[in-house]
Amino acid sequence: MHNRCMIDPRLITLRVFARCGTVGATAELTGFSPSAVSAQLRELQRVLGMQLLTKDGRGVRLTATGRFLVAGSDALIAQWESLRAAALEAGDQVQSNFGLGGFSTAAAQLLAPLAATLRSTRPLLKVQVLEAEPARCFDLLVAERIDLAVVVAMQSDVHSDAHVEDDPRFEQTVLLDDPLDVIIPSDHPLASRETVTLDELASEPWITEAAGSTYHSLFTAAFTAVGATPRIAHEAVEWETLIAFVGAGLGVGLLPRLAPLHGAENVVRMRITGRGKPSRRIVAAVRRGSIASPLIQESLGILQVRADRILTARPDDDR
Amino acid sequence: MHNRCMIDPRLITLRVFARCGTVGATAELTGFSPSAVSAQLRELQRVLGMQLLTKDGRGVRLTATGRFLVAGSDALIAQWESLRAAALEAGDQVQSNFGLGGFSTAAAQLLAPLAATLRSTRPLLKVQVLEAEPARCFDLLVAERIDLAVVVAMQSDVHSDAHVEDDPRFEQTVLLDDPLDVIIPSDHPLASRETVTLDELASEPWITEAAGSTYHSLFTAAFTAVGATPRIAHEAVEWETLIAFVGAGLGVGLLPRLAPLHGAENVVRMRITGRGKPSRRIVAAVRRGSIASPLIQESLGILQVRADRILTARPDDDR
DNA sequence: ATAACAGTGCACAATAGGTGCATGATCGAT
DNA sequence: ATCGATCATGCACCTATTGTGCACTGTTAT
Repeated sequence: MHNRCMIDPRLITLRVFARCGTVGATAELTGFSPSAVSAQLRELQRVLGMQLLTKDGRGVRLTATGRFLVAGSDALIAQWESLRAAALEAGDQVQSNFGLGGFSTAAAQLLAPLAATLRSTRPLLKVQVLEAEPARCFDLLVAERIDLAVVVAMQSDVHSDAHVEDDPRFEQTVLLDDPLDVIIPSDHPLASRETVTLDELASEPWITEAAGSTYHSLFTAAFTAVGATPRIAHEAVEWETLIAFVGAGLGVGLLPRLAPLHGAENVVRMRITGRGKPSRRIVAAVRRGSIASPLIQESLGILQVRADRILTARPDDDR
Repeated sequence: MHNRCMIDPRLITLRVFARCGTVGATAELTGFSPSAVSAQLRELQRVLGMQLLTKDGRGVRLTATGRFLVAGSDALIAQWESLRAAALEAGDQVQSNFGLGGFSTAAAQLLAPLAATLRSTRPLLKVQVLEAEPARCFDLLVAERIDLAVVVAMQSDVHSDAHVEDDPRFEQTVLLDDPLDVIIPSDHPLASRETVTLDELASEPWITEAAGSTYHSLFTAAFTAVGATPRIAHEAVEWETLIAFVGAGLGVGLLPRLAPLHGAENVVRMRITGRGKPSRRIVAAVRRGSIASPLIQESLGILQVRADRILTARPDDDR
């Protein structure tokens, strides 16, 4: 992953800094120490003869020049990625390092099989998989730590101030729409049903993720679509916890189709039909320009096949 | 000069190699040792996962992929230069290192004053001047050893297979047309004249530079324009030598207006009028994209002023 | 006031990257 | 064929860039 980029790593660091705003966070994201980041940025300014940073309180801030440079660097990076992809394609050759990133379920269900496939078909390719939250995945892409990320598409909701879909730094392709199923206790009156609608569930006590998380906004969006206001009884972070809560009869919850139940007791998984059928859109994101790379193309193909298989494995899926 | 470029220096090395074809020459031009160049190129291939070179006899040759990459890198470099220039301009800041290159007379008459001016107006700017032949100047630009070169424009003659004027790697601006004067012995019948035409000189024994040199082709071009075939009696390399030859009565020669006689004995310098008036076009060349840089702009301005002053210093100039 | 936090300078350490020389391989000349 | 010249490359060694860990300063929040 590191240094296969022809762009000066210090400029990459600057870009990461532009994204997260503090030296410490930049250090964490790039894998350097804060001192190293500080030194890199100082050296960058010296070499370029530009003042890129100013002190701002106890932190530092980009100057106008710095912002300008970062903004312009998008196109530069994209052009390099494009060139590299074209050269690889033209020469029918393959890159030697490949970094993958994705959030938990994606990592397990999509990235792991992809990595396995690549490992067998391209023995000399070094694949590295990183599990990380969607937002962090984009950061890791910018930081050149990974080359491809599987994330849930931001619904360009109230929260996301910037539209990630047309970010000039990334290109995204839809892999699948992962429907959200409902998990209810086995002894619940609705447990024997084949499918259920959101309206029927509106009055149930709900278990969700903490407010502000990606899934929480998905959750509220689904219910506002049908005009209901569900009662949130409990909050969980891990799927495991949510399933356990439901199993204990504390309420019902939404679980992505991709997330496995693996033998959880006292709960049933049920399809949701009708209006406001919730789903999360899972997309693959790469740095702009790199999408033409043969390895990226092959990976996207493998992911697509895998995604389709996951969906068609449940023949009664009504998405 | 070194490493103010955000593009990986190994890619720069590859570009230089693409230009000169051998590791040794690349080493000489970049200032590295041959081992270093070899190691750099090997590392580049490893990092990119591309085979860029193949053995070819006792040397190495670019593969198709390598040529592709080099060709595409032109645009990448240009974009970086452009971005840097724009950022410098936007932030009203100046770069800290500046490399100048030019051939002998240009270096003395144009670059030296420019360097002096910059040194006084920008005390903290490190200026480095390299004297080098025009062809080498372009190489040095590619190698990022210099940022601005003053060269005689290739007349896109028979010799130059590739048109340098529209090379995607460079941008050129005309500084001045340096007329060629004739140097004749003081005791020559024509020595008392104010001006002379090429026709009148056609039958003289001529002293030129070695065949194949830039000036030699200029020389022949001038005479073919008037339909004459001058007799070449002697060849010199340095202007000093040519002047000495003429002073010794061995023949007559052409000397650029820019080249000073400084007190040479037994010779007179004389304007040439009429058809086929020979001159060499002197241009400033920079890497494409960098022309918008404020420092480049200022330098071009200074050079232009200096060039105009040189021409107008001889008020009877009839160019 | 005090604690927590952000960034930076410094001594030290690791390591990337350079040089110089020796080696192997190829071509052109005798 | 043989020899020398030319090129590239591998290796041992070295240097100097670059990263780490820690201490220190300045700033904000409690």
